[in-house]
Formats: sequence, structure tokens, C-alpha cells
Amino acid sequence: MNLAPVFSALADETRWDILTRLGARELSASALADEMPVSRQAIAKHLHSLAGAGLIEADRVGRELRYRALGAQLSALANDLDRIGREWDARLTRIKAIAERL
Amino acid sequence: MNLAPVFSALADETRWDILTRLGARELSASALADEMPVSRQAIAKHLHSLAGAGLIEADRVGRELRYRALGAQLSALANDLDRIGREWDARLTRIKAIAERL
DNA sequence: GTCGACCGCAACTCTGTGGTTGCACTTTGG
DNA sequence: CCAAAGTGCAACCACAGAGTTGCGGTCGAC
Repeated sequence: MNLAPVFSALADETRWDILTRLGARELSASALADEMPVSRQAIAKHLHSLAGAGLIEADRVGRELRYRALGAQLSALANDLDRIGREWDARLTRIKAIAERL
Repeated sequence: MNLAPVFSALADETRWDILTRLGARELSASALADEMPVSRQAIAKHLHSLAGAGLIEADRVGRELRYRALGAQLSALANDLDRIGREWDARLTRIKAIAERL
């Protein structure tokens, strides 16, 4: 599985800011733009890439789109990372065990 | 804690390629350049940013630097992400519970 | 001691993308 | 019904960074 695209979505400071705000409460693009120092269009682009990475979802409420963060996606990513990390360390300890047997 | 720098270290495809190779066995910059389609200097830059993010370490062996991936760092990151993801989802289920009480 | 392998630094190119402004479209609220 | 709020699309600018080439330095092998 290819993790780089998801990390690239998470790598931007502004995008992470947006994500944490959406983790705390649902917000529209305009509402986010009101409380952040960038234009609404910049926010909209970030929301698109975040949605593309499966990290947020939107619901229509009246004429606005309320976005919310999807924690399950983050947890799934965390699972993959943990698995990979353990693999690497397992290899190291295996090597070390062989070395000590000499 | 500021996660964006680590994310941006993980956001590049080539860097993941390097990381997974180092997860399988220790390699020098030149050795990596031999088996990858980019120059040694490009590899060296990636190794610097990966080391800066605490994802790899190097040992001197003769005149070469052998790099290895640090799985513990990945697992630590995984922990943080999982915690955050669960927080977000916990908030959602809390809201949903309140909504259903009406 | 010398040659070759490995590393590091510096300058340069070029693509990707985060940000902006401007305009047009839809929809709600009064 | 009309104004304003909310969104979307397009063109443009500016900077970051991934990649290259070139050179110099250091250390091991012979």
C-alpha cells in the first residue's frame, strides 16, 4: 500500500491546522476562512486534498458544507505504521541475537 | 507536539523507497544510489531529512556510513496518530449520543 | 605514497503547489 | 423576489524542494 500521498496531505501546516479544527467541531469552508489567516479559496483547496486522502467528509446543512475529520482513517494509518515499525525493529533484534551467538 | 515536519519527511515516494530498503538491511548512500534510479547526492539529501526527522541512524563502517531505519520512531508516531484519531471519533459518538437523547 | 571509493558542499534547473484575486453560479432568508 | 451568503472554477504569482552536475576532501586498500 502506498502511504506517501496520505502523508503529503498531512505534511502541510495549514492543512494540519484545518484538520485539528475539524476534529474539534464541524465547520464550513467559509467558517474556517473566518478564523484562519488565509483566503477561503486556499481553504477550499486544502479541503479537497484532505477529502481526496479520505481524511475528512462533508454534509450539506442548508446552503453550506460542514466538514468533519474522520478519526478512523488516522487510526488505520497508525495501524500500518506500527506494523511496519515493528517489522524493522524485529529484524534488528533478530540480527543482534545472531551476533551475540558468536 | 509538531507532527508536520515528520509527515513531510514521509511524504516523498523516493524517501519511502529508501526507508523500506533500510528497513530490510543497512546500506550506505552509495549502495542505495547503485540500486536506485537517482544520483548519490539526491539520496544523500533524502538521508539528511530522514535523519533530521529521527527516522534513520548511521554507523561508520570503514570509510562508509551504514544507515538503518528506526522502527521505534514510526511506532511512536503511530501511537500519536491513533490517539488523535480516537479523540476525534470519541467526540463524534458523544455528539451522536446527545442527538439520540432528544 | 598513490589511486580509488565514499562522502560533503555549492550552484543551478525545473516542476509542484500553496496562496492570491476575480468572476460566475446556486441557494437561502427576509 | 432580491440581496447576501456560500461555493466552485480559472488564471496567475512565488516559493519550496527534488533532482542534477561539478568539485574538493578524507580515508582505506594495495
